[in-house]
Amino acid sequence: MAMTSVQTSPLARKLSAFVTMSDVELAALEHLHRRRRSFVPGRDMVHQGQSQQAAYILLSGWVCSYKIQPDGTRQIVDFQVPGDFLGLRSVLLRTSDHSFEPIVNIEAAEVWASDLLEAFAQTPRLATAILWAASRDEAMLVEHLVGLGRRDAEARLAHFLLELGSRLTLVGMGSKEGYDCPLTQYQLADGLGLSAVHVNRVLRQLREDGLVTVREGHVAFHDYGRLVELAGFDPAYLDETGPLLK
Amino acid sequence: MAMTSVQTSPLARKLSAFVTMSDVELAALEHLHRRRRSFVPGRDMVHQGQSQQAAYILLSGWVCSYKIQPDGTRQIVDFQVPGDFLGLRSVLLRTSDHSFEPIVNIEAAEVWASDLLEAFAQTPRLATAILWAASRDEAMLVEHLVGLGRRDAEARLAHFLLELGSRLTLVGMGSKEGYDCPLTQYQLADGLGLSAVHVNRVLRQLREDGLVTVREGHVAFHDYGRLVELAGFDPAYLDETGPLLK
DNA sequence: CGCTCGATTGAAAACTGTCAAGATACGTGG
DNA sequence: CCACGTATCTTGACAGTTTTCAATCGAGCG
Repeated sequence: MAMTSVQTSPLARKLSAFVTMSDVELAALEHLHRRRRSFVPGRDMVHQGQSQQAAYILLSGWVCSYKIQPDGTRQIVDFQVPGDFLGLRSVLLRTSDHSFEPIVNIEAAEVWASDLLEAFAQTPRLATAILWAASRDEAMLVEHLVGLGRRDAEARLAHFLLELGSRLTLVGMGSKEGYDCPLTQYQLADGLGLSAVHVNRVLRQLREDGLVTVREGHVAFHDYGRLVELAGFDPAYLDETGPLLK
Repeated sequence: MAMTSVQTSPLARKLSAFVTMSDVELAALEHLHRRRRSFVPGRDMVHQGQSQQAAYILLSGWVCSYKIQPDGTRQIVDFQVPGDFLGLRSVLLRTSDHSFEPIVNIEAAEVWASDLLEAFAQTPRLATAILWAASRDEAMLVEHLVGLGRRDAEARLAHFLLELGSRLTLVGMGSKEGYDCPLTQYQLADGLGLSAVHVNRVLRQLREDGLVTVREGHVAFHDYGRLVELAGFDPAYLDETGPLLK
């Protein structure tokens, strides 16, 4: 995945889908990408409770953020895909309450608090765009919470697969046909508040109903409309119009 | 940490517990309280999807924020108690994805985007303090999500009652003995992702185990320590040290 | 008084988790 | 090249949790 011109970072692509970005703002955004880092699965990028020095912009690969409970069970709070920020809030406010773990090999841009403050001072519209993206992330968090509280396993899984599809489509990595997805059923289970065994059963159900197939790292939608209906998927929370940039 | 000159609002009290607030900052904060409003239960303050013109600082009474699903079920995302902000993000970013409904008669201060921007410009430390409080709110949201995903009904209810107690204690409305709480079992159910019937059963269980009694608008802790253990309640996410105020 | 709302309880049904056992794929060491 | 171990996926049977349905009870209110 070569990064040749200014417009190609996933984050730039995502932000451009919602707010108009001038060349100056795009250049400032690319400048934030200057410190490249690699991480491998199996070791946390940021550990729970550890106060964080840097945020990251995910360029390629998948990450999950999670919390471990006293009894050892794990709840994945969110998955990050290319174009997503990691630890944005914590780097600005010096708080951290969960861990980040790479799911596959990842490439990321390290961003320091001083980088952000500088970029925000020089290009306020970029600041607004990034904060707006953070607000959208929180809307997804709320939707995730609603799913855990009020959707049964089938609708929850369907909703999750649809939302992930929308997010990936925004950065050119998915469509209404499907997308590549490296998540194991154990990781799905930890994200959806289910057991891995039940995730497997529900996936089979969805497949046998001709709705969606999840297999060998690929999600294939077979009947997008019917899946949307089953999930009660209303993408309004993803489609918010951008902030008023004065 | 006593406040002498300036009238103390619940929000001032809460912020003062975490960051040092000068008289100037306290005065600016109180100035944000100048537009008093009242609301009554039964009608939303802000309706789902409606773009919002104002935020509110809750002065007295309880509010819940919730989302209604296509199938009609409701998930309460959070409860607000005195000293909490309502719609802070939406007023700054013109987005809104859920509804706010008063649970009892409430008093609130209406805050316009221009008020906030003005206050932030004049007293940056106040801005940081408020944004830090918002970050703490999001940590609670995450903890709520973890509870829905990975705690059974008993631990979930116990955790909820404990967290609420901590929040109320911060504004002088609760202690380790208990607190007044106007929530019905139906509202608890919608917040905890349970049925009202099951909430009732679990409350009985907790009461018969000598842990906590919830009755007639009052929560009484009988064995705080054992309840903490049952809930797996680790208040670290509430006790974050304040932001570094440079 | 009749009405609604909230709390309460019982019984049955539905959903989801746990346990156990295979199956498949992959990488590593022999 | 094969044997083996590990990780993931898969399935069945059973247990446990939670929901749903139904009914009762008490308090507040027009």
